Amino acid sequence: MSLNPRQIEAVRYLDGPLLVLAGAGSGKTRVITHKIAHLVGRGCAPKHVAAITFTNKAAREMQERIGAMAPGNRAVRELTISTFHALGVRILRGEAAALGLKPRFSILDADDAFAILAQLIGSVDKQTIRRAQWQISSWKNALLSPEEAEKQATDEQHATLARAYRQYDLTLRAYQAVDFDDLIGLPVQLFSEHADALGRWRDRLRYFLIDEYQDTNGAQYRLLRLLCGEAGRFTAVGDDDQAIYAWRGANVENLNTLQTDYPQLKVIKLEQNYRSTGRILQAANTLIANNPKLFEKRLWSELGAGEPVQVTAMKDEEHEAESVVMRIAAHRIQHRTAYADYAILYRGNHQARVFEQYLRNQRIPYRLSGGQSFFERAEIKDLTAYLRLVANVDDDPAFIRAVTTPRRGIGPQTLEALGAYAGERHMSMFAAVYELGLASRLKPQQLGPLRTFCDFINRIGHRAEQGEPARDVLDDLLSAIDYRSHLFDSLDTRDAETRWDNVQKFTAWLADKAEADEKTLLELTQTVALMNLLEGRNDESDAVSLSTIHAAKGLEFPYVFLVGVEEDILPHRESVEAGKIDEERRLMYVAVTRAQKQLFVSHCLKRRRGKEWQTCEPSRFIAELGEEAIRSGAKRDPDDRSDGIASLAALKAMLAKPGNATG
DNA sequence: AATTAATCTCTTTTT
DNA sequence: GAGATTAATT
Repeated sequence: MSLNPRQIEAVRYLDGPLLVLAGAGSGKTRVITHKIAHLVGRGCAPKHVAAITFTNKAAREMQERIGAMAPGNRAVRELTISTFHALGVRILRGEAAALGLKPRFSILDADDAFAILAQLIGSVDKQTIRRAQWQISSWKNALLSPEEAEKQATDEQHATLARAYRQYDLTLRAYQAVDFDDLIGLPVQLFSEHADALGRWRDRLRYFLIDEYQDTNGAQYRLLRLLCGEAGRFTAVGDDDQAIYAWRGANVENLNTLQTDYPQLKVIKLEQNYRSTGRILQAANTLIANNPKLFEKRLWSELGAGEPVQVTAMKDEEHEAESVVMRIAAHRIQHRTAYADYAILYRGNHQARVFEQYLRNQRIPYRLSGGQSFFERAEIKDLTAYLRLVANVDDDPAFIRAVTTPRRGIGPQTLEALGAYAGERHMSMFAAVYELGLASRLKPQQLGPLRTFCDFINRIGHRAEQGEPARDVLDDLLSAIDYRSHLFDSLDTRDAETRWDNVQKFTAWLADKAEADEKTLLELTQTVALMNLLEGRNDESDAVSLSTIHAAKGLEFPYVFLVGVEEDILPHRESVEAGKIDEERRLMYVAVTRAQKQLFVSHCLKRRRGKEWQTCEPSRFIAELGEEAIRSGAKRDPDDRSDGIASLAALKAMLAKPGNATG
């Protein structure tokens, strides 16, 4: 497919900073990939071009698309196509010394950070710790140091949190570890303080393309500004109407800031939509017109008017689920479509349950978005704890996890004594094990296993350093700790088997990756915390998608069922109370614009809340879709769930025919 | 009083 | 279906 004039303009414009306002489905990824090709074609070396995304998935997809554009071109590998965080890791790895960090620092995930804070605060109340964690993250996103946060504190509670922030950062530094926010914040700090480092990176990365620009937070924007320099060698692509991540620090204002900081900024709008039919876009436009606008934008399409948006009132959640599932089953047969052509979108994860139930009943295959990531599974975290420790023996959280899993006669008593000793001397637990003074605090039967363990880790580390193949080192590590037996001893057979399976998948993946990227195991360990293994999980199987609206951003489906569109859900009650209707409306907008051919909106009249039934109001957003684009099913008898099918009985009969509902 | 069983309530999520 | 809170049971 060729580019339209606006897209061509965006691709070719290189005279200065450029902001591309790319409406939903307007081909923004195409612009980015073509622009990369254009830059290289114009003589810019691939190693000087950087495309920045928010998720690994987006980075991978971009890589694939560029690879497809220039098959067999080795130079593609020299491009920097990575997430903000992965870029941060690369910068920090190279410049760690300037920040008093060793190059093999560890990256802590949210759980590690939570555990550290819990210990620091000494509280057991999860809510409190989560709030503290959230606050610290916001401070880091705003590039506020603990000292500055403490100075700005207006009340005692804030001051306490700021002190916790300081303690937390000190702890991280002691562990030679950073958290996710540091991956952005520390490079900013580095570049602000060390002009030479900044110069090196500016020389290295000379043009930036930023995807989903509306999702950047303060720190990310600062990092970009530093790297892009005064001249503004970048193309930022984004859509203010699709900003749905303010709650985790994203700042749509960054779109405005861009205009202030770069007065020479050129703005190009992409308004032709290649995804949806006219009525869907009309509904989306009408809806979003209710929001205050940063930039005026109106999507249009050449795909014809299409079917009206169908709005249906349902009796309750079960009816909604049954109706949606039935309609999908019937629609698929009538239109000879695939299950993968359908998506059910909802506001909150818990809403998926009823639909899962009915889909299973009907033996309809489905794919559930989200869920816990591969790396959050206990068995994977066990293994990465070992790897982290091997790469950085000062990583106390990794030490504690590894030394206690599998159990090897080292329990809380021993660890407490060890931790106290290490704390007094400002050293890591691992280092403390080899201190002579420790012997007086521990019994020989406590010290023995510790020494054995640390010797073991050192040996593995030595081998990994020598560049032994990752596969060999991993296999030996696993058999030495007898992890398989650990799983089978502590779990029932079925569970143990799947977990062992996961471990093997993980090691195989690591080994492959090490080989493909020509990296040692230790180098790989550096970035493992940022990756998710879903990379390889290109589910080819035909299945209905179940997804939160958030997780569906960037995706598209021929037929979309948007469910539970009620007040207190979408918009969510807490957002209404906080006066954050605009973001909820954008969320609705994102949901509507996922649909290519037809959109089905439904809301329940009643919902079970514990014992009693609660009546539900249809969402204000339904009315905001406008009259014209909608066909309402509300007039019908609410007991009739057939919705366009002659009767429920006929539908069931149709589905009962053999060979239709395959599982 | 402490432990277990029943009960209810769920923002959104990546790195 | 988890995780927290409350009721029930020992």
